[in-house]
Amino acid sequence: MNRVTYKNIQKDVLNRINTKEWEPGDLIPNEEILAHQFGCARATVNRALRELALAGVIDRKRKGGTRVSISPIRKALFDIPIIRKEVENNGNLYSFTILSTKKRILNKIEGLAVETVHKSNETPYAFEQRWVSLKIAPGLRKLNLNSVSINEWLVANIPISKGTISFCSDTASERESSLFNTHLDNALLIVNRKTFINQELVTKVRLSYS
Amino acid sequence: MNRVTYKNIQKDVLNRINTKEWEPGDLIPNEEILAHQFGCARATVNRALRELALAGVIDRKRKGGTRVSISPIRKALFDIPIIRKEVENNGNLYSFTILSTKKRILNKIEGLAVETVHKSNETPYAFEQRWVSLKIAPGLRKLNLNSVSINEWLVANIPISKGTISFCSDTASERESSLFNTHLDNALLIVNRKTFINQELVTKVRLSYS
DNA sequence: TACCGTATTATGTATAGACATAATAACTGT
DNA sequence: ACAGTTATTATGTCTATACATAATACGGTA
Repeated sequence: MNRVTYKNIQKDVLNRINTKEWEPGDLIPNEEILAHQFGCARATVNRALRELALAGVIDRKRKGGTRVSISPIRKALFDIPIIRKEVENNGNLYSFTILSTKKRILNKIEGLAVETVHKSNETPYAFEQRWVSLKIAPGLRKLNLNSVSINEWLVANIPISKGTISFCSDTASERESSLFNTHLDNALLIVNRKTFINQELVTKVRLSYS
Repeated sequence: MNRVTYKNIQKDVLNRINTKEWEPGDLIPNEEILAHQFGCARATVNRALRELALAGVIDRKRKGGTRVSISPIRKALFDIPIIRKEVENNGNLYSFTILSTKKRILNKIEGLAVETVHKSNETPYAFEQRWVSLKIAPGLRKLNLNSVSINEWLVANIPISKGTISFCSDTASERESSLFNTHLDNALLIVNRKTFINQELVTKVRLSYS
């Protein structure tokens, strides 16, 4: 009935962190010791702590042990929207045009820099400037970029990743104002997104919406 | 050396989905059968599939089995920014004022509706309208809201969750323009965020930045 | 037919033990 | 004192087994 579960262990650990029994940077007891304290198997402690590490609450290193994260940041899983679906959900016809594609080195890694205009009923909807690593996504080399958009390819082939996201609103550049056919000082919504797999940058996108 | 690992199983499963061997909606073999096919223990298959389910690639149900997700959406873990840190990172002094706090029922769940103005060097930086579930976050009842902002409390106490996010830019309402001391037609950046724990809404926020 | 309890099934979790691996510490000979 | 090797340590993963639990299918009875 009142068995020790990995969820209970997580609660207990979070509680100790919240009550400052374990402060940011502190080394916490190793799995074996905790398993003994909780009266359960090491595998149970391992699962509890592994998930907390994924959540960014603690940092773990082999031989180095487990420490409370210095800057506990809450993380959340977000769906990455596919522009085609956004457009189609509004009952409009989606299409896109690739303006340019060229190889570009970023942080010493070979990648593809692609500029795309996404359209809703033939009128420009969003302007995308993207860099994708060819190292992590080698399948892209063979891909016919004219048939599937890069984001859709990534969505279908890379299931989960870590990322950063930021957004701001800014006025249109000359290029953007001519693309969207608006005034130079028109406000655009700009989204910057980077996604990583194992600390390595997979893709970096700048999206602007008129 | 060439042992079967849970990561290899994930790759294999993703591959079968990508090659349409298993299409969206399809039921895939159960863990026992897969374990036998891969020549490994069921626990290994379980870990591989459990993580893929978290990534949204497959849906799992007890007795119902495992199916390929109907709408494969890529998910990514994002850090939820703390406004105080944003301000402090820019070398400014952070402060906030709570404009109002009242209980409000949302979807039959009791919660707290709080309106806050975040300030950078005493000038309004962001306007936050938030609802937090008191069911999921009962510790909030006792919290002295004047000392810690709600988001920071959540970050410290709720480690990981699922969410949706959307952003748009819009012109300031009368209220907002008086808060930010700008013109009525000034463009604001608006962020809408909902976060869930086990399908249940924890918090819903609307943030506007001038 | 409608309802209710029971059997079945696939996933979910826990355990004890084993070996793998990364990171560090301790030791070695030069 | 230094570089290179080896030992140690904590986490990472896998196995075989057991039992828990949610969802469904299958009954029988009214």
